[in-house]
Amino acid sequence: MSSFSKKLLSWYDENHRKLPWRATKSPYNIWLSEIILQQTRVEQGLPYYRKFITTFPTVNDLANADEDKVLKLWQGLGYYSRARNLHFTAKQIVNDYNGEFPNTKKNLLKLKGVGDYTASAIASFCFEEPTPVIDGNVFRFICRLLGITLPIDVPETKNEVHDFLIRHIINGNASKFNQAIMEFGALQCTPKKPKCESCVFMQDCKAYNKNLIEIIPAKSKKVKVKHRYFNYFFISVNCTMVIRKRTENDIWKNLYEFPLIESSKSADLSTIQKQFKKNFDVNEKIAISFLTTYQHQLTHQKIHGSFWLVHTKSQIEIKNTILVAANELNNYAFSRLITRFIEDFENNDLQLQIV
DNA sequence: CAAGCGTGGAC
DNA sequence: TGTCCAAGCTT
Repeated sequence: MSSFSKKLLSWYDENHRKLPWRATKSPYNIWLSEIILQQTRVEQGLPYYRKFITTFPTVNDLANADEDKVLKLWQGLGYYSRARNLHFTAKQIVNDYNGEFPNTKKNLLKLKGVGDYTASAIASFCFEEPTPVIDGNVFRFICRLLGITLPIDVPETKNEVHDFLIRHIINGNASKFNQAIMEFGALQCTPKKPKCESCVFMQDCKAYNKNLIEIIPAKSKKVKVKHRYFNYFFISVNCTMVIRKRTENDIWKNLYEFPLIESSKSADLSTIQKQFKKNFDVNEKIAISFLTTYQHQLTHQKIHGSFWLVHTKSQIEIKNTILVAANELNNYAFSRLITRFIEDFENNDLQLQIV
């Protein structure tokens, strides 16, 4: 074993967190945890992992559930394609794989939602396949250790990191090596204020010795935020509400929301009145009043959500919408933007208007 | 390959 | 308040 690997495992033995998916080698549990943890912090994903394992103890239970139920359980975690792919793959495992997960990285890669990182994670954690995991933590740690100043999203960087890991991964104990190297990035070699003064690799770390810690890992792309204006219509009659499912290939696909008109800029009441009649093909006269706004900051876009109250005594027919009892909204998965509105609405005595 | 996909915590 | 970004994947 190399001196790097020895130091790493010794650090891991003393410092690692006890996490539920580290107490199992079940491919189903590991797979579930890995999907949940994609681009997600442990503290944020942990309660979701517990919920899913409790609700769906086996891949069979997950496969037999409705997608709506899976999305509802996923609500609030973000990147909802993970939940859709999770459910799709569960059904595939049951139907095409006789309920058994593939046991090689090569075959794991065929599963929807399983990419290079996740395939390596499952193959090594469950089956000790000596294939390195390269996630954000590993990139950061190894790029700093080796002093790689190239952006992390160019192929050359990944190749260098991969070559290093291949030389050091421990045959027969790849699971621990991989867990350790990620945990080191997560706890010691953190994105901001890494704990260099107590680092066992201080002497070896090129970034530390050349004072490059702040600029490694480098990134080439900068995020440009697109602004969007969502006008939601809150339509309630006799304790029922009008909602619809977002089926288009866009943000929050397959989640529910109130009927929506998107505009290129913030819209005023008269514009909203006109657009409402036009878009929803409503003939009768409709009174609309402004309720509130919420802004929702995402990685690549900012949603300006305006909520409008539609005054009506009879039910309005809008295509592609469904009528839901107010006390059953909880059965549907909503985006964070909508849940925020519903929470505030219920807390503000405004529910009196839901006649 | 570049762009698109969420949310909440840290600073 | 705004910016960064975390156990990435798909198209």
